[in-house]
Amino acid sequence: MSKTWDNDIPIYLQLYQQVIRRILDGYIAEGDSLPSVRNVASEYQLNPVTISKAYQMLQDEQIVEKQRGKGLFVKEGVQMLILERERKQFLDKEWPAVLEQITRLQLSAEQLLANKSQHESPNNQRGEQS
Amino acid sequence: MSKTWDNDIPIYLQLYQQVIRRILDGYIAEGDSLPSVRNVASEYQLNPVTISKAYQMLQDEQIVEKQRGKGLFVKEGVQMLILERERKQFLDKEWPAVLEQITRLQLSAEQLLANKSQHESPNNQRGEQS
DNA sequence: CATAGTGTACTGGTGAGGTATAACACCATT
DNA sequence: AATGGTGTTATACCTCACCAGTACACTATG
Repeated sequence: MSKTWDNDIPIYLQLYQQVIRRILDGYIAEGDSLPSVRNVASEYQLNPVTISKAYQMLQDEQIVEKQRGKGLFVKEGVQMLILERERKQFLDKEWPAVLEQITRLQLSAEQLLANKSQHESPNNQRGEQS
Repeated sequence: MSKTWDNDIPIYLQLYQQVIRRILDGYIAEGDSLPSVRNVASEYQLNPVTISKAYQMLQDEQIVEKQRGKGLFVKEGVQMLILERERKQFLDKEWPAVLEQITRLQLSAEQLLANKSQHESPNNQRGEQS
């Protein structure tokens, strides 16, 4: 998917964000394992250490836990925690900046919502009931 | 006035963006001169070259032109050009990403845009004082 | 000419990000 | 025990963006 990288952002950060997004969107469920460092490395032509750096962040944040010799697994109850955290981050930091830019550019709400193309992502990819 | 810098973005880019914003907001009018590299450098405790790098971008983009020995001057008709350019950039790149994040976080764009009452910025702030 | 004001070219240091390689500790499977 | 799968650590190295310090070319004004 993200075969192409944004040169302005470190790869290990993009990997981290990608996992976060996939958990939020339900593509990776709680209890699932993450693809192994070496798999990702060979798939994207990267150094294993780069992936490990991203995975280390996920462990530091208690999103994922290591089972020795088996791999990394998404912890239970994490999807909601991430959702709350990302919401706070977004509302406190990103949205105010966006709003400032919107008023600076004199854009209207109608204009912005007009062609709101729907990439409705599946928040429950596994038919389980929330 | 000590300005605080975002450590994640190069200073010269922040300077560049600041000039852009000030032109858009009307704090710098067309025909005005930019503060000299050394002035900005001493005000913000930076190296003149850093400011020069930002100013170089503005010249490359035809926003500003150099008059030898005098300084840099904002070109005529530039405010509207920048407005159009920034609008296009925002609508094509930034807003779709924001929208995607909003739906991912299960927030309502309509609701977010509804309470955008408090951030009106002055779009023509020339030096009229009483 | 002298002086002070413009912007900027050159050189070099520092540190982040990424690569390359190897080795380690642990577990599962055979 | 042997093998091969996890993630991790350590070391060294490379590249490049960022930025500082100096020096230069130019112009305006005495």
